[in-house]
Amino acid sequence: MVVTRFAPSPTGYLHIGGLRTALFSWLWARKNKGKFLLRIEDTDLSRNSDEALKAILEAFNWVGLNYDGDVVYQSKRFDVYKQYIQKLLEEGKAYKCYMTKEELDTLRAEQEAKGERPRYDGRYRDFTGEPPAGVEPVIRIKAPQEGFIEFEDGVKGCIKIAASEVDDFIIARSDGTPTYNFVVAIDDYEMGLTDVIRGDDHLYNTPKQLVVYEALGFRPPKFYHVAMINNEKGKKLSKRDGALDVMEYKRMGYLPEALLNFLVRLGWSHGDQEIFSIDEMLELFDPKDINKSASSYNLDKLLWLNAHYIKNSSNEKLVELLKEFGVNLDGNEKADALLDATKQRAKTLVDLASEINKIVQTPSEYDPKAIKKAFKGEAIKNLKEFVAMLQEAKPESIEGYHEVMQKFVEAKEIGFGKLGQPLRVALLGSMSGPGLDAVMYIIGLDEVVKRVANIEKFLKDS
RNA sequence: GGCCCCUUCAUCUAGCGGUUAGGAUUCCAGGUUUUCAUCCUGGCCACAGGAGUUCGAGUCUCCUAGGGGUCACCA
Repeated sequence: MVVTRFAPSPTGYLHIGGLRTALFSWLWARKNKGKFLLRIEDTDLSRNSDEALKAILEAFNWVGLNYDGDVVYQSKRFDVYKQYIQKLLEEGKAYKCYMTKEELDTLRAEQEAKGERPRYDGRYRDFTGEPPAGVEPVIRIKAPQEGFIEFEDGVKGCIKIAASEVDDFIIARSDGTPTYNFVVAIDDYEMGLTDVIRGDDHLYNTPKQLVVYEALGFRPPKFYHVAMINNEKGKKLSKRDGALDVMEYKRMGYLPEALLNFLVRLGWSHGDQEIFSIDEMLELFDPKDINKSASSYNLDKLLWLNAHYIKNSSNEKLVELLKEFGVNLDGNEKADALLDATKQRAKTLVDLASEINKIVQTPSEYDPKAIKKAFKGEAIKNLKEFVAMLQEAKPESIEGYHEVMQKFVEAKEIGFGKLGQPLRVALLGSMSGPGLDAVMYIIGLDEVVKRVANIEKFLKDS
């Protein structure tokens, strides 16, 4: 049984780095019919926020990551941690340290002045004397003093860190609350974690957690440390270049499947394949294939994927999604034609909504360049004759409109552009857009007549 | 600074001792289209540098450089 987890601290929203490790963990658990657990690391009582958890769950819900069982809150497990601390104290594997914060600071300053690595000097490790008065002690765990702490990382391979790099770190603050590396080890054990997939900013926490595993006689899980995602310049991701709230991507018109597809390919691949459905990810994902090196966030590729998924979405689905973007096509009998004509050209749902509006709404202004280019010579006369022909024919399908256009240019012995350009400007206000046969079918004959009349008036007035 | 990790086109990546170093995004050109977009075809572009090992190295070893992470009574 594979058990994985996502364990954020509730200090902010979920960003794409977190979402990627969550995705990897989720995929690995689901692929193996195992469990994906959610734990909130809120041992620092001063920095908690309910909002953050809500934001994370909202994001999970949007992209479709589901977790098993109840959310575990570390802040509700202090009793458990206390018992373990007591146990370690009794067994002599942890000890009280009466050094004050101030003393620690001066020690560190001295060490740094000497060019040494700041490090607790172990002065209370074997202390048996009379403790100084008025000092609430912290509890420190006894870390090995010589040799190496080694573990096999599923991504990076064998990691070997000298014991001298790991000091007797604090497992309980002077107010009695337990600290991060201690509770993580306990929870990962008690929750039955088999595989811990997390960002490689945690790589250096692993030896500390292994010290806890060792002291408690727990068997550690398999660790996978995945490299960071950098921005497009290869620097640390910040809010301006992608470390946004995942929900911000929803607002920008991205589809969750596009975002997930984008993220799964950051640091992981399967041959030359670029497009992965969730089912394919589940079939193919394996954390052993995760890359060692950091990857840069590439907006163009996300956009390309998003366009791909929009193009391949059913119209029914798009109708639902578009509601969030101010376009309601419910009950619109031209909805299919409208979406067929526009979904090929949108990179985001925001684009799609504006493409639709551009067709549906009567143009209120015209691109001056387009006017100048399209309305030369016989253009307006042709347009009026064409409209007359339409009124005669009363087409009722895209093909019908197309036939009329065809007949018109043949009869007049002109190129398609001679009709298309002015007609396009009249109908859409600019030189670009979907096929005019589809546009005319969507807006209907009356609206075509109206828009042609509008531009005729506009030209006369100017 | 100490320690640890990383390094193939601009970007995401394939490669697991013998390849014209492949794919994708971007960009460019051509085709398709009434236009733009889509789509199709083609093109540009990479093994950080240096020593080894080897008949042969992007692939193994070492060094250098560059990048990142981490050094809390934060998580």
